[in-house]
Formats: sequence, C-alpha cells, structure tokens
Amino acid sequence: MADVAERAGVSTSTVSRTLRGLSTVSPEVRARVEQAARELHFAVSRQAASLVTGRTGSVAVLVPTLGSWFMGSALSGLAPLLRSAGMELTVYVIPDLAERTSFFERLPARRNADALLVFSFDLTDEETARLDNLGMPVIYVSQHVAGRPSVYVDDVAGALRGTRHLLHLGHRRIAFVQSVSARGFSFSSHERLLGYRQALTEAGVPLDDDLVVATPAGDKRGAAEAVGRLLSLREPPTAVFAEQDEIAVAVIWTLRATGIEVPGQMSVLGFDDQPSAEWFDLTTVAQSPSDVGRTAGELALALVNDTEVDRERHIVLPTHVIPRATTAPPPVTRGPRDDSGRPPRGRWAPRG
Amino acid sequence: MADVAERAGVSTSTVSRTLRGLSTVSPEVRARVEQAARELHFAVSRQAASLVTGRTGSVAVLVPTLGSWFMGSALSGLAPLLRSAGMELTVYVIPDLAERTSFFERLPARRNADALLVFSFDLTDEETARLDNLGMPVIYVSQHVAGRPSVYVDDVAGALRGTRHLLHLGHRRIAFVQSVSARGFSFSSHERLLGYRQALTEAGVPLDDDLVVATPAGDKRGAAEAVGRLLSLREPPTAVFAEQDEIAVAVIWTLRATGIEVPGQMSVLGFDDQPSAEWFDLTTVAQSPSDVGRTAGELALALVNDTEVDRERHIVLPTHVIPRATTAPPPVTRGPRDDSGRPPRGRWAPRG
DNA sequence: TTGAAAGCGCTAACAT
DNA sequence: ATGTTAGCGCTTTCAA
Repeated sequence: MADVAERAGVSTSTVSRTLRGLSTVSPEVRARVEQAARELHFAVSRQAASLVTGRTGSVAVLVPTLGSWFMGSALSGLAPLLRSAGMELTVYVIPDLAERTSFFERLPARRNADALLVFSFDLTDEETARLDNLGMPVIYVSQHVAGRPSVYVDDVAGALRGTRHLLHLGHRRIAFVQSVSARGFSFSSHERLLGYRQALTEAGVPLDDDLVVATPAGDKRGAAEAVGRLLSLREPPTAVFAEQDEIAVAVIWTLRATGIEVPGQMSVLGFDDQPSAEWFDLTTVAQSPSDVGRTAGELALALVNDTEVDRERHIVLPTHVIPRATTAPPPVTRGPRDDSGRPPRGRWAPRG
Repeated sequence: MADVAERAGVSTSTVSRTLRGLSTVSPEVRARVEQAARELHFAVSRQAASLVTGRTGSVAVLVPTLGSWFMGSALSGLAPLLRSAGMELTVYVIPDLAERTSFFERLPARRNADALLVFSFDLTDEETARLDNLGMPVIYVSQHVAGRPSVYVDDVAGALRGTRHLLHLGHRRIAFVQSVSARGFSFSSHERLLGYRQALTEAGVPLDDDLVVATPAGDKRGAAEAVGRLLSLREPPTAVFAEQDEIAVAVIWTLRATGIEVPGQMSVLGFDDQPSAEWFDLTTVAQSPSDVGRTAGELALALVNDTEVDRERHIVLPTHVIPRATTAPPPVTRGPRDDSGRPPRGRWAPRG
C-alpha cells in the first residue's frame, strides 16, 4: 500500500480511504490512486486490515460433507450472496466424529471469521455452549436450536402434506422409510416422521410402528431389507413415504427388481426434489436448499452488521408436493386380508 | 496472547513458541502455557500471524459451481487433506461471466491465500497470465495448462476404453453425445471426443460427424432432440456414448419413452460413475473426483512448502470402465440398411 | 531456554 | 480533503 501511495503521490491513509470507497476523497486523487493500484496489481491484505478492524471479512460454514445434493445446493445459494457483500467463504468439513471432536476442541474458526453457519448437525448442549462463546454470531441451519438464530425447512409440514397426498389417493397402509444417520448428523428425520404421524392421526388412521423402517441412504442392500420387512408384514403397505429422494429411488429399485409395479401396486413418495427425482418421475416433497443457504447468509450478514436483528430469530422455509408418476391410488382389493388383493410376493427377498 | 502469557507467567514470545510446537520450550513451561491457553479458550489469530509470516494458512479454490457431483466430490477429497495440514479452505464460486470478469479483475485471492486451485475453467491466455502474477502457486485442476502444474483425469484414455468396450460388443455405428457448456467452463468434452475418435480409427470404423450431437446436460428436451437426430439418420447408431452420466440418463429416459429398449435395441454408455449411474445400472467410464481433489491438494501443499517440486508437473489420473446393464451386443440385423433390423421408429419424436 | 523489542500492513483517531 | 501517528496481535531477530 505504501508503494501505491508513493506512486499516486499521497499518504497511505488516502489510499486506504480510496480503496474502501469512503467519500472523503477528492475525485482527482481518487482517480490517481485507483490507477496506481491497478498498475501495481494491488489488493488489500484482509489479514492486515482485520487486525485493525477486528473483522475478518469472511463467513465460515461448518458442514458434514460437500458431496450431498443438499449441501451443494445450499452453498451455491449462499456463495453469491457473500460475494456481493464482499465476504469470503471459508468451509470447515467435518465428516466424522474425530474431526468433529477436534473442531469443537480447537474451534479454529475463532477469530478467523465474522460469523459461523452450522449446517445439519445434531449438536450436544455442550457443543452449543462452546459455540455460544465463540465470539461471533452463529447461525444454525437445518436444525432448530432454541434461543439461537436458526434457518430450516418446515419438515413437519412437508411430511404432513406428503402423507396427506397419499391419504387423498386412498392409501391407508402407508409406510415410512427413515434414514439411519450414524454420526450425529441431523437430516430432519425426526421432524419428517412427526409430520407423517400427524397426518395419519388427523385422518384417523392408526399408527403402526411396523410400518416405520430405517435404512442407510444410498444403500441398495439396506433398502432391500427395509422393503422386505414391509412386504412380509401380515398387512403390507400400499404406499411408501421415503424420508429422502435418495431412499425413495432405492425403494423403487428394489420394488421393481422384485416385480412389484410402481405406482400400480405400490406408491412411492420422496422428499427433497433433487435432480434425480425428475429422472425417476418421482412424486416428492420439494424443498429449496439454495433458499436455505441464501436466507441463512442474509441472517448472518445482518447479525454481523449488527442491524437490529432478533438474535433468536427462527426462519422457517416452505415445502410443496410435486405430483409425478410414482404415486397413484392403491390397487383395488377385494377386502382387507384377502391375499389376492396384495402385491405379488414371489421374489421380494433381498438379493445379494 | 498477552493474557495467556500473563496467566502462565511467561512472555508472549514463549507462548508463541509453545503454541507453534517449537522444541525450544522447556516441558514445564510448555505445560503451564498450554493449560493457560486452554483455560482462556485461546486460539491464535491467523490474521495477525500471517501479517508476520507472510503466509495466510489457507488454500483457495476457484470453482464454477458447488452443486455438481464432480465439484462436491473433489472438494470432499480436498478438505480433509487441508485440515490435516492445518490449512483452511476458502471457496470462490464463479457461476457466470460477470462474476468471472470481476474475479480476474480484482483477484481477491491475492495475498489472502497461500495457493489457488482453479477447477474446470477454460481460461483465456490473458486470464492465465493474470494468475501467473498472483504471487502464489496456482494449480490447474481438470484442465491441461502447458507449463503450469495441472491435475486431471485421463479423459482421452477413458473415452478410448469406453468406445473400445462398445466396439468389442460388436457395435460399429456408435454415436457420441457431447454436452454444450455455454459459459467457458471445461468439462473435458474435447478430450473425451478425441478418445472416442481414436478408438474408432484404430478399429477401422469410419468417423461420421452425423453421429456426434450435443445437448445441455440435465435437460430432457435437449436430450430428446439429440436422440431424435440420431434416430432419424439413414443409418442410426446401435450404441450411444454420452460424455457424462447425466446425459446418458437423459438419453436412456428418452429412448425408453420412445419405446426403444436399452440395451436390447440400443446400448448406452456414460462417463463419470456418479451415484445415479448405479441406480440406472448404467455402464460407464468411472473417474474419481475425490482423488482429483486430494491429489491437487497434495500438489498445492508441496508447492506452498517449496519442497523440491517440478513446477510444471502434470498429474494424470486413471479411469476404468464399469460394465453394467445398459450395454450389450447390437441387435441382430439381416444386413446393413435393412429396415427390419433397425430399432422401431414409431414414437421417437421429442415430446413436449 | 527465555525475554525485550521491532515491525509485518493496515485502519482510525487526531491534527491540519 | 489529506497527512501523521499510534497501535491491532502476532512472529522473529537479538540479547541474556
């Protein structure tokens, strides 16, 4: 910056003022400085600036992975917002428990970001407490944390509407396939199950725990087992509500491999509306992760700039059902428990 | 840090030495300092440190998007490596031309990162020249830049092997569906086409430009048009090599909607092996983006640490064909140009 | 092995 | 509107 000042024949203060766009610089001086800066390819060192201002000019995100559709979309929504606010984006990826422990022990984000967005973790109280002492606004994304700013999709309402869609089609035996999230990450499983139950209850359909099964997402074998368990029930479901599209696709795969038509003999409903849902013509409950990311970013910026913001604000984003080709009325039966009305059960056993 | 020093009864120099793990600290002092730091939840400010050391402790990546399978996987491979090296990850997302221009004008990464990984862009010479003057190592990922460190998958060899797979099955009329990448981003299109042509040439199969069509990735209509063009040829292909799985899936979708069996009447081969390939049982040429990310990160760290590294090193990563269920020998014909041997052409026209 | 002191590049308060 | 000056929190000589 000293070089620029010398070249433009001014002091470094003036250079600093110019480069920060302060209005207290005369047009001609401004022009000289800007040209000098350009000629020297000068860029302000955020490091040095932040030492004085106490602000780093970057927003950190804590994510379990970068490889999922949700995270990719959410960050794609967040990034342009930050850029337009002149903020950088620092990413902490915490794929496993070891990394997680180390992150919360060392809290490397401390003093190295102006705000932290925590995505999709089921945090312990202790972890939350540590974040409270981080010295920067922390926004919780895809999770509800009482008394802290949070942004999430209304999973309960989404699952409620999805289940209603199946009920309206005439289904009464509706299964719910959860994901098992092994590592303390929250994928809204709980809320979606809640919405499912709520819809059944309001329709007067009795809850049956046998209809709720779990499988790891993206796992063929797991899905096959889960489906197998459902099909071997004395009274199998006529519809399956999968907690994520990825699971729905696995379920459809298994059903078709088993000779069960979708949606002819079994309806399948997903949740997410990720791109592959369209290729499978999957009826699903759509959410918009990029809206989640953008909204969370807006909240973060507001908190950083200390604009009058409710520091306990919860922002809830909507969902909507997209009817496609994997849901239909249940097959016509001649009465409950009449075998001939059920889906064929010849080859349902998990393969491999 | 002063607080820590006071609490431990030492000078800040000693604290600094302790926290950086220098060996010139006596064990008992070290213990005192570490405890004090822990009690005060102290974390070193990278900003202040970098002001002195000239190193920022972070690696920047320039990516066109965060929402693609490739980018998500690549960054998932990169992130743990950086973390274990104590480096932060800063992400610059450049989704469009305007952002791109502004990035290369201002080069915000200058002085704010120790290295830059540039992913999947088709850079102009001027852009490359600007990056040369960035003052930090720049690693080019998913692209070959002469004289600069680069990491990429061997797309030519991949496409060569993929095409050979189809040739071995007996196909002679093999189409190639490219992606149109509107915005100056490189998706290895060119190299894959090269490998395709090379395989045909070495097998003595004449090249036919009518068999090479393009479509935007992830676009049903575009894929339908491309397929339509192929099917309306006087001598339609018996196999389609799609440059990306995403396109392959769209092609399969269109073919099946048209009543053409895959692979019975038409084989389809993809490239990538992204998760949905498995759900579609898609034969494909697999690459490993996470290896790309990790390798590029290793190269970046080596360059940053100035270990004796060839600064023009190109690292080429392998691919392999994964045979699944969308490729098979061509349908038996009674001779060339015999209509009865062709796929049925009843409803091939693009719908909608 | 430890401490004192200088200074990294910038911004902010004060002076002009 | 511009310049002068004093740090921001660290690391790194240099001395002890």
